[in-house]
Amino acid sequence: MANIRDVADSAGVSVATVSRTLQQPERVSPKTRNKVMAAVQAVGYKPNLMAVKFRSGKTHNLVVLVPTVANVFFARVISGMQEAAAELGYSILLANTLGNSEIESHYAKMVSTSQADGLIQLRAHNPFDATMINDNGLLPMVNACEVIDDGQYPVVSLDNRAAAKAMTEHLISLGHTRIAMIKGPNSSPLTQERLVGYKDALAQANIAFDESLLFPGDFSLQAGYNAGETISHLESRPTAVFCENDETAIGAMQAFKQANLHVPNDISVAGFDDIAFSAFVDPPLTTIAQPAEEFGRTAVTLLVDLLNGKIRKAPKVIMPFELIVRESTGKALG
Amino acid sequence: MANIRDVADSAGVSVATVSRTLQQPERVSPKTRNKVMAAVQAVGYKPNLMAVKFRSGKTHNLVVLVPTVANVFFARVISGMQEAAAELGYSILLANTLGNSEIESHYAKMVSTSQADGLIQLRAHNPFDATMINDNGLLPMVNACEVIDDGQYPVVSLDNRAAAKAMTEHLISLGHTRIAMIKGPNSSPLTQERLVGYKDALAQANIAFDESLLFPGDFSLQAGYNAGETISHLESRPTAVFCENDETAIGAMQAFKQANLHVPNDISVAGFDDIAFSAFVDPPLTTIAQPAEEFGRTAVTLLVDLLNGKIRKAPKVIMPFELIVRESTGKALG
DNA sequence: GCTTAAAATGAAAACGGTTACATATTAATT
DNA sequence: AATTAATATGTAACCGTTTTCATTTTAAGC
Repeated sequence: MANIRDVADSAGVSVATVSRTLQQPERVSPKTRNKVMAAVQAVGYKPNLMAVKFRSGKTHNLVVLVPTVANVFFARVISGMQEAAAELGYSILLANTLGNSEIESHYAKMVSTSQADGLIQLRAHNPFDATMINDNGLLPMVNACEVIDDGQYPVVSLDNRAAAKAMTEHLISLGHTRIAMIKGPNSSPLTQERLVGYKDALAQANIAFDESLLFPGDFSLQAGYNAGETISHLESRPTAVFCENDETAIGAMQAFKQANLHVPNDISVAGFDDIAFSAFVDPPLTTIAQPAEEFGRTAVTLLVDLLNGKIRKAPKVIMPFELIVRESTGKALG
Repeated sequence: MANIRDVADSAGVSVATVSRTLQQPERVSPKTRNKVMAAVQAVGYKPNLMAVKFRSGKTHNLVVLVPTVANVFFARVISGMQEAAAELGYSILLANTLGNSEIESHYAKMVSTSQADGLIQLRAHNPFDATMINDNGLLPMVNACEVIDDGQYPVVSLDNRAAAKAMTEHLISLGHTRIAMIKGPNSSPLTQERLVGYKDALAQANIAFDESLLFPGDFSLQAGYNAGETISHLESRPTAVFCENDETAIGAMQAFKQANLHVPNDISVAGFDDIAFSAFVDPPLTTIAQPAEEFGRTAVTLLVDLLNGKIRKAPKVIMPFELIVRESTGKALG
């Protein structure tokens, strides 16, 4: 494999000149520039990027911790990241962590061991531990989607409270008063925030909050199905169900159908995320759309700014949401 | 940041001894080993892995080219890869290529520029070009899922022909004779193979192949919906539709429902892949299950073997499939 | 044409490890 | 105890770049 010295010899210049030609062409005369470029071609030179990264101390790699790439919403976020990263000259190192702190820790180490410049975490959990602390303070991280908002790191999130409130208001406006909620994991701040928004809307409409209408879940199809089954067999059934994500909603709808309940006539169902499937299930799902790709783009941009020292105080970016009304929600009957 | 020399000084030994203690502890006496370990703790030493990788020439990174992480099937494959890679001490660099040759090329360069040891391609396309050829022959790659079988690279694939034949036989056994097919992109070898399997089954049952029953698609929900709509309005409608993946099938089912066709009474629908959603749509989808995670694990294992020179001739691994009969397919009526 | 500033280039020292080779120490053999 | 082999450690070269600093060349000003 030809190295920079071979190029230098072939071009009859020093290695420094070759390096400059490649990195900052304007600092070298046009004449030698041509000579060097020709030599690069001639010997088939390709810089050893491992050496470059080692020497320059910049890897231009960003680690992204994703709870699960199988989640369609995250998949969209990742697409946005990859786009932005490509534009900015960075590569994305994707880690499918399954929400496992050990796996997160493993990949987080890439930052403290100079294999990556920074990290984006999509879960509300700080993946760095005491052994990974940098001598000059915090390791570069951006927290997106599901965030811990302690002011230490830049954050890009949704106003989950407002979004949940908007959805609940939509259901109330259709005449529903007994509105169940299928939650995400309790450990997730998202779940807490959305619950608050749900309560906000109820309070505003003078509807008493009923704890027995809360059902556990974990954002999966199966959990939605299970909760849906439970709800189907309730003696006094709610007339609407607000699910914390679309997978849950789709699982629940399936359970309702199998119990011979019609959506939305017997029971309205609402989701959250607006994944691609949601428009193609029967009936199409009412949900909250999040700008997933934009989440990813913003997170990457923030992280790169952070790496370049362009950020003083950790910013909080709140992304907009949109209520998408389809056919899974309807007037409360009876 | 403390480096290996700081540790050596602190422990009162040479850098070579420190390096050995960390890499091959058995080659160093227990006494100095303890001294060194203590010093590592004391100065908070973390090896600069970029330097390690540069010097040793082994990055322990594997690039994976995925057409789209949003595809649920690929998401499962990736999970399997990550598992196997972790066990073998490798990291996965995931690239969401959108089937774009330029993006593929960008990431493929990581192999020729010593940023990654090898590559796994999930699409039937060689991402390496002339500029990336290694002086000692082929760059290390494994081709999985959708493969080009030219014998150059190890391959892990499904017997798509047999699987498509099995599904078609299932439909024929239910009495269907007019079986439509919603295809994937024509550029995909998968599509070709599955079409052959479909024809195999028809021929075996003495059913004439009817080109007008072939509909274009691209593995997306929308394409399935569009084809489904077209089929709904056909004057002589087929009684069954075999879709080349589950997304397509789910999209098509939605179109049928909107056209007031009952699945499976009016029309049977079959998919391919067995993604999670397929068990939760209405009706649950008959499909072909592929061992997705196993695909990933096998691909990684093969690539690592290849890197370690344990492979002489490029092997072809054929993974097993399973016909999953659910409720979207039923007896042909009328 | 001479002086001076600016631009282009080169020599060599990093960067932080690994590793071949030389040397010192310890253990084994007689 | 002397000789030899095995084990442990140290010295220094090396990997392929970037980058500082010194030097040379070119351009500018008078």
